[in-house]
Order: sequence, then structure tokens, then C-alpha cells
Amino acid sequence: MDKDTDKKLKSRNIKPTAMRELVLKVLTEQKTAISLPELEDKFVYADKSTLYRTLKTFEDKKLIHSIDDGSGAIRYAVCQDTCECNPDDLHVHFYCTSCKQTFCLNEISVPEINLPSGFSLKSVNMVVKGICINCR
Amino acid sequence: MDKDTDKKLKSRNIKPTAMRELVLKVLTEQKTAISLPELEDKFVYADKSTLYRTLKTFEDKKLIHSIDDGSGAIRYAVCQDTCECNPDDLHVHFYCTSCKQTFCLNEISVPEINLPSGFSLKSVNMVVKGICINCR
DNA sequence: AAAACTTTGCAACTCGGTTGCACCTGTTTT
DNA sequence: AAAACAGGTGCAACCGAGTTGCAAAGTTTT
Repeated sequence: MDKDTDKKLKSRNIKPTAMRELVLKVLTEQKTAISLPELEDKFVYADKSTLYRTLKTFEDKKLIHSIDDGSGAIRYAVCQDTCECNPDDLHVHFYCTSCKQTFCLNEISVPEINLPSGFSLKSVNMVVKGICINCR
Repeated sequence: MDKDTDKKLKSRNIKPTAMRELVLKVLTEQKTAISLPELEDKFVYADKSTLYRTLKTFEDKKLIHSIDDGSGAIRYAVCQDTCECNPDDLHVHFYCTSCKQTFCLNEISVPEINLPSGFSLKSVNMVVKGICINCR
């Protein structure tokens, strides 16, 4: 059992099962955002639905956030420690069309938008597509 | 046959078949972006794959643009006349979580982003989620 | 009018996501 | 300690969006 992952789970009110610890560990070691199918590949013996529900639980409890990068599969990445997934916490994501990896640009927060009057904002999904530094 | 739709198709180098004229007409009359499944509902007698390929053709020829609003289905909307779908042509989209409609905010272009060095930009998908003016 | 090419319709399939249900495991209650 | 309970996991099946191969229908070219 990893003390740190364990703590992290508890800090977000998630019961730390063996499965969850393993998933969180993979997510933490992962530098780029990962999709459910990709996660499945890393866990040959775990069931798809278990992994699915694990991700959903993590997302509900704001341990991870999801990114729809337009690749057809939703990807997930661990949130910053202080993140509450409010509009202020949102950052820009980068999708590399060459290596198909999705990066969290944590330093770049999504610009403010002045919506037409009558429209209210809840959240923003901003994905920049291009070529990443490794593929150039 | 509608002269205007016909002209519009030709101007983008698309052979104006009956099917395509009808689809373009629906897309033009539509105030919000529409998905393939939604389009299917409007064409009871047309085949899914035909509609699918029609949308793809339109998109290739830059008559329409696609929006991934995170709803699970890609939506399409007619481009502005001068649009070439370059990064400069890109505008923000608004997805209403109540009525599930997606609006093109044509007046609001996507803000510029300073990517980390080594990353190059090709396009941007920016979707703001919230409540639209009709649902408030 | 025949040949060549394009568009359309049908059917089947892929793949990501999702759910119902049974089983199992660990915890609480009696 | 046994029984009851709650929650987590695995299996199987399903859904819905998107996609493709192929044959039929329609157009264009020669």
C-alpha cells in the first residue's frame, strides 16, 4: 500500500481499496491525460466496468478531471491538489494530432469570455490542437 | 430547387444533388448546431450513412464546421460565407446544459493562447457550458 | 447507347460508454 | 460469533454514434 495515494484518496473522501490505489497510482505516474480504453490496456486483469466506475468516482470527488479532446474518447488527469473544478480552476488542454497525447497546460488558465447577456457560465472546455514538443 | 442553396453548394465546389440541397436547407434554417442523430430525425426517409457522408463532404469543403460540445455527438453548423476554418475564423461555442442546444457565438472569436515553446497550434475547440437565454 | 464515375441505401460492424445483476468482501449490528 | 448490511468488483449484455463494404440507382462522358 502506498501511503501517499492512500492519503490522497482519503482527503477526497474516497474509500481506499486496492483497485483504487492502483488506478490512482497509474494516473499519477502518467504525464498526459489517459482514456478509459488506454487504462484498460494497463490493467489486463481488471474489468472495464470497474475501471469505468473508478474513474467516475474519482471525477465525482474531484480527484481527477475529464477532458474531451475530440479524439472520441474522454481522457482523465489528476487535479491539482487545491482544485475544486470551478471555472477558476480550469486550464487549457493541448491535443497533439501526431502522437495523440493530451497535455494539461496547468499554467495556462482558460481566458475569460464575455457571454451575450442572458447566458450564464458554468464551465469551459478548451482544447488546443497542434503538434507537441516531442513530435516536432 | 432552391437557387440560393444551389449557389452556395457550387461556390464550395459541391455537386448539388437533391439530397444535399435538402440537408443544406435544414442546416441553414437551423439556428443552433445539429448532430447526425438529430439530422436523421428530420429525414425519416433518408439513410443514416448518406446523411453522414453529406455532412462529411460539407465539412471537407468548409461549408459547415463541426463542434465537439461534449454531449457525445458532434454537431455541425453552417460556416460564415467567408470562413475558411483557419484559426482566425474560429469562434466560441455555447452549450446549454438545460436544453442541450449548441450555439455558435459568431461574434466571439477564440482568444489567443501563448503555448509553451515547442508546441505549435493548428486549431482550437472552445465550448462554454452554462444556461442559455431561453432556459433562464 | 455504352462505359465510367458518383451518389445513395442497406446491412453490418467498431468502439467507447453504460447498466443490471450476482458475487464477494469487509464492516456494523445483534 | 453469527447475521445483516453496504459497498466494491466482475461478467455479460446492451446502447448509441460513427464508420465501411458493397450493390443498386443515377449522372456524366465518350
